[in-house]
Amino acid sequence: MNSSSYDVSALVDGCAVPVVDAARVSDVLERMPPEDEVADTADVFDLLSDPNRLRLLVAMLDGELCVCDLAAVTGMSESAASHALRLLRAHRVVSARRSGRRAFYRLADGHVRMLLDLAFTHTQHTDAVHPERS
Amino acid sequence: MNSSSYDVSALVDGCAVPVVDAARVSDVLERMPPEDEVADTADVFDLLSDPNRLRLLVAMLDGELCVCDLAAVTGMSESAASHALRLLRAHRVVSARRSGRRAFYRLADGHVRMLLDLAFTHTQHTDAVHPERS
DNA sequence: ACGTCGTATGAGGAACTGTTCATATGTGGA
DNA sequence: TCCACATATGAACAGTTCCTCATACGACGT
Repeated sequence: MNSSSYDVSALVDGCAVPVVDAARVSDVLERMPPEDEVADTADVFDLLSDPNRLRLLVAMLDGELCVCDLAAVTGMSESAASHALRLLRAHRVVSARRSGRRAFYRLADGHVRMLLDLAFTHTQHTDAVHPERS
Repeated sequence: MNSSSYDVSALVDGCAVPVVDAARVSDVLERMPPEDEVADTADVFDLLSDPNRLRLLVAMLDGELCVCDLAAVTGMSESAASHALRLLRAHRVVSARRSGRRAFYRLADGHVRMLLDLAFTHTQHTDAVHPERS
């Protein structure tokens, strides 16, 4: 079942490709989430991959804040914060409430809250993940 | 405690900044993780924010695979896969084992495994997070 | 009505990312 | 020893990202 030399039987995208372990490869291909699921998941991670957006989201963990306070807390300019919040809102990660001329933003996605918790909990009691010397 | 007009007492980075709710702002600032923790967490999310890297990691969820099989499974060129794996290895998310001329990669970080599980579990039974019409 | 305040948005640019192509490195077989 | 194979790496380029600056917009106070 596990050949030590090449096994060219795997069909990827209907096209024969040289692989080492054809059984494992087709197994993995079966379990692989569909294209759009992978893309959506990558999008979520992408939203969380910027330090400023991350700070914005952490700031909202225990309640809504207005744009200028979010800017103050994160050290961003109000314009930059507004741009970032617009992006987060477009992806329904946060939602906005208007009160007069002020806009209050809050977390709108419990799932993202869980990801934040999990990620920070780990980072806190783990030594930083530093790139190793090449 | 909660003023409805401006409150300029908050000191952010030792510099007076106009804020609406000074109490909440300093509260949030206290809970905010330190700079390097935020950066490290953002880095982890960044590694997960690319569909191809995501597929590579999902492929390794139930065991090691060699570079050419990983390339086959993800649809990447072997060169692109190698570059991506190098990046993941540099951040200690995966580790490599060499056997002859082949290199087998595996997940090296249980934390990342949890993030993947959480993220995909959610994406699976949630309608995709689509950007809303502006 | 007018000015100001809080926020939103568009344009533009510097910096970064991920790919491909070409080439290098090292292993195993003949 | 020589060649082919599996992987690694560097350079370069297209595409993207996130900021700033300028400006627009709408709500409030006077």
